[in-house]
Amino acid sequence: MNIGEAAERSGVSAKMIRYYESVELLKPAARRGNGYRDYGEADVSVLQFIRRTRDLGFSLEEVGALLALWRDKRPSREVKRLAEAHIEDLERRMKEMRAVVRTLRDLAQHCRGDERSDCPILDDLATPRSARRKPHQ
Amino acid sequence: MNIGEAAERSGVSAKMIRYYESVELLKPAARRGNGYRDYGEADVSVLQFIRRTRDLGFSLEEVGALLALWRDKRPSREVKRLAEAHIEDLERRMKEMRAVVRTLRDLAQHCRGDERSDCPILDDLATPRSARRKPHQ
DNA sequence: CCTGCACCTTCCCATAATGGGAAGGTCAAC
DNA sequence: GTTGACCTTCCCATTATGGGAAGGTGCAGG
Repeated sequence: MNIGEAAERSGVSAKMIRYYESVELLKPAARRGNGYRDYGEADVSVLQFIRRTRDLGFSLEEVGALLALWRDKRPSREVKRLAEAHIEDLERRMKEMRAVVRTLRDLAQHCRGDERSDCPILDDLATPRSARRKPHQ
Repeated sequence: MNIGEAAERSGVSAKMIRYYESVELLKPAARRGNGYRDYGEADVSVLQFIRRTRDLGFSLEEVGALLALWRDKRPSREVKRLAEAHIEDLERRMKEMRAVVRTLRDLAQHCRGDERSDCPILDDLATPRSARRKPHQ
């Protein structure tokens, strides 16, 4: 099948399929007489694999590693370790985001949100509250 | 003061200070006889403002908007709205990440994580469980 | 047979924010 | 006067993706 159909069936854009090939995440596709790339069912599976791991937030480098594990039938320990490392990474980032949300809520709480211009959010941003002493000297 | 000191005092690298100037987030710095940029206390405050808003995850474009609100003494309503929109954005992203974590945990649970190569994670990635019917035909 | 349209090819450019590094000017201390 | 720590500008790389140009291909309808 042509790249367009492979793209539609896998959910990976044709542009990205070519890109993945160029960075050697995929082996060079078979070519037909006219130079068009030619894909089969197995290729669509690989593309779906890539799409799904990308959706789960793995970087292309990590996707490459997972793909290698898949192809080489390596011990499942490695796969599980990668998945768990990724979970930990996500949890660490969520923790940071929660802290940011707390800070923003805190700042927003002290801002009237009306027509007047005095909003402590902005002054706090230039000089964090914790670092300020005797604001009016 | 030179750019190096302004960088150290604000926590924004010299490289980034020049970049912010180049994209017009900052007004062109004053120059001394030798061509060196020259900064004062007010500039350091602005840089700290930028650093802090960046730390809170605002894009440079949003930082520019907040900076304009700060400088122009605009109604605090606008500031509060920006902060709240950002909170909602963070919460939406955290929700997505939580869903991904759930999926990964689910996948990892069915993987023995030992020396053997059969790990359903990888097969699920190529053909999501929900889309699979009668695996062995 | 020609035309149009949809598809394919490669190549270049842009994005967001940051860092690395080269080539060259400046300043201060010794 | 040399050394070393600054500063300047300019170019390049990163990550993953899309946009678009210029040109070839394939098929359907007139």
